[in-house]
Amino acid sequence: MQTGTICLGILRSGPATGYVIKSVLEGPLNQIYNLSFGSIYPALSKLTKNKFVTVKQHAQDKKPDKKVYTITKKGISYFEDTLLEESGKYVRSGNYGDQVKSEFAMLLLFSKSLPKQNIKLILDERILSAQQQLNLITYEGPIAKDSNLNALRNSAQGQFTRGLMAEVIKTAINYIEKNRKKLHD
Amino acid sequence: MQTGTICLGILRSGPATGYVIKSVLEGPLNQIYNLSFGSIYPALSKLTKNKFVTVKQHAQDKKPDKKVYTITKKGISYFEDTLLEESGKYVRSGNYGDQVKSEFAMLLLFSKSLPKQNIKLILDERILSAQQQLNLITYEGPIAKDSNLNALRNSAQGQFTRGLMAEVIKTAINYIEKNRKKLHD
DNA sequence: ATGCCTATATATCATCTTGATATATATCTT
DNA sequence: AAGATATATATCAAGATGATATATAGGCAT
Repeated sequence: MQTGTICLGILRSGPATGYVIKSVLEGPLNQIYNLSFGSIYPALSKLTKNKFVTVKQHAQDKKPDKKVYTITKKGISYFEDTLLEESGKYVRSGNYGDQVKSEFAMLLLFSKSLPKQNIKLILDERILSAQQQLNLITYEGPIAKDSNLNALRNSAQGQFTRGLMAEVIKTAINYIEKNRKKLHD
Repeated sequence: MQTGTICLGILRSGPATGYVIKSVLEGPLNQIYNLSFGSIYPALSKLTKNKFVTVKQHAQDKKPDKKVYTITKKGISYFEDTLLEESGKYVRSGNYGDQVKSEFAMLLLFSKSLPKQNIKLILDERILSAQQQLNLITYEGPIAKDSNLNALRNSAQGQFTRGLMAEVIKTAINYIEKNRKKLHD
């Protein structure tokens, strides 16, 4: 899925800055889809050029302008057409899968040569980190500052997706706790 | 983790071609770490230049030479030092997390505007695909052709990692089956 | 109070990665 | 006999990452 499509999908729930889009991806959508600023900002510029979004610059004394993006009717049409088209690809082929790079899993896979004490620390740290991710995903307070993107998170779709991720993370924590002795005892 | 480090970690279990390294990532390590040929081949060239691996070219009539890479002592030292160093980073900071881009999850998150019939097909297809991934991960037969990389897969570390992934996938399938009606009924 | 960290906010860029394409043959499958 | 799949490497445009730079406000610790 193109970065622009992801941005449009998030903007459909309300105007936002690039910074807030990143916050949504790092908060309630944690472990679902990562994007860096180096992808988000150019994508928003391109969407603006193509009139899929409009920009309102809020001048801030001596700080860089805050750029609030709003999706246009043209943007909504484009987003819905693209999504429908791509959902067809998902159904028909096996190519459009998820991309995963788990450095944690590779570290464990290669951990034969690591001191047992290191492995213990890594697993402890991982469980803590997973519990923090769980908090981010299940957090129900406001997203960022003055953001109306709560709608996306609280929709049936948002709850389904976040619930799925939460279950997956809980399973991973339980598995690690139950089986960790095989790696360092 | 650098692509070269991943390759060294896999080569530590036995000599392999770039093609076989990719096969391991797509088979027993499915959904753990994705890499394209465009990353693997340049990484192997760089490892060769740095003498972390040696190459034996098997001339094949009219086909491109098969290049079998073997890790050197220098490569093993470098790999173990790097892993130890990076494991420290994992323990001390929260930066070195896993990278995930789940187009499936984003599609569901944005699926409000999709026809219910499409959503049903997507979920059916996803469950099938997840079951195939489970087969790849839990498969116990030989990897690729004449490969001795079974050792990596069958080690305690390989079994732990694959078991973790298998549990996670099973949880996802169960969750989708239990909750899918919320998305298309 | 002074320093330090975190949050808000955008921009840039070298380096790496992807996904597609090209090439070539053998071996299954229909 | 045709077509798909597996084996095997290489290349490259387009896009993504991760680090860095810039700027200020607010909290909190010494």
